[in-house]
Amino acid sequence: MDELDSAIVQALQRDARQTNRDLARQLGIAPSTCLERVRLLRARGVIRGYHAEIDPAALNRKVEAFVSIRLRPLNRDVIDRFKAALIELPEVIAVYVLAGDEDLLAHVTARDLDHLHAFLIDRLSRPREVVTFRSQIVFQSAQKRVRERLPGE
Amino acid sequence: MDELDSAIVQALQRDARQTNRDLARQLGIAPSTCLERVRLLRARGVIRGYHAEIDPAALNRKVEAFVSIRLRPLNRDVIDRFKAALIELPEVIAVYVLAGDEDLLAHVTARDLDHLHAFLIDRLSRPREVVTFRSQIVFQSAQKRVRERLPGE
DNA sequence: ACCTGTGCCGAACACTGTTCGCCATCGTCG
DNA sequence: CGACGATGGCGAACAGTGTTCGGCACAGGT
Repeated sequence: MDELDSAIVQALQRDARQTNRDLARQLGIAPSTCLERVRLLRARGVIRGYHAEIDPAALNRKVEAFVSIRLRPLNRDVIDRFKAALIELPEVIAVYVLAGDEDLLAHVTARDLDHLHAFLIDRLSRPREVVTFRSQIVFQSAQKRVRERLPGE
Repeated sequence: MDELDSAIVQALQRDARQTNRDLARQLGIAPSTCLERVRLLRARGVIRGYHAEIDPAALNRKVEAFVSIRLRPLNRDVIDRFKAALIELPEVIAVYVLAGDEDLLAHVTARDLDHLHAFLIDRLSRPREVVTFRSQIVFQSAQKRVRERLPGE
């Protein structure tokens, strides 16, 4: 994982569909070299995949929220089961198991407020393991597409 | 945005680097047709870009956390400025402006716990606008790479 | 000085992206 | 009801691309 690898990783985070030749040109190396590097990065698991980023509105998702959930009893089985069940729901785009007063955090997108409300009532009010949940609507957001490498030592 | 477009969008979320011909074959249409569809989806802004997914460990990020922040005075200027400042920091991968008791939610990744601690103290304890912040370490996470289209009406 | 391994390069070839003209389909309007 | 324009899909063709492979330079070890 030298400087060249980092540069490749950064470039592919910005645009995963650029041609191997463009990538090579931009880094000042031969296409064959570049290809081999990229293949190794994939094989090593550094590059996990390539994904298209889609406008949420085009997927009919205009409302975004974070839902903090408190589970009881808090054992491994309940956590794993509930996490797996949540991530399967179409409205849920991410689930985090946390340290702190709340146990789970679900990142949710819904069609509108009514849909979000229905989701909360149907999916979180019913299960007995959920003792409390708290929803925070997202007004604005800013995401980073390309993450640099943090200085190691 | 018909069924075919949805299928294209889904396939490209799964793997953004598959060849246009494979994509076309998989959908049962001609490569030229497929290409035109994809171009229109990009032009319409449905497809926003293609990004490589990178293993956080390879970027030296072993600790992940959500930090809830309370700002005062809570006016547009303070929010915009602070949000913009946060997203510029290398440790911050996303910032959300929320409705609820907390105003901002920052998604953070750090090298280790010490690094996270330093980040919190240096970046959040100092500014006067921050009246409170609360950190929640992430133990586990599950993300969805491909989001389906929610039924519209 | 001599290996040996590693990583990069450039040529070669099959395959791909991309363009373009043609055709079928469908809705519109005379 | 028929003519017609618009729309969208198709397949052939060509430039450009991914991918392989043999060779080469350089470094470290013996």
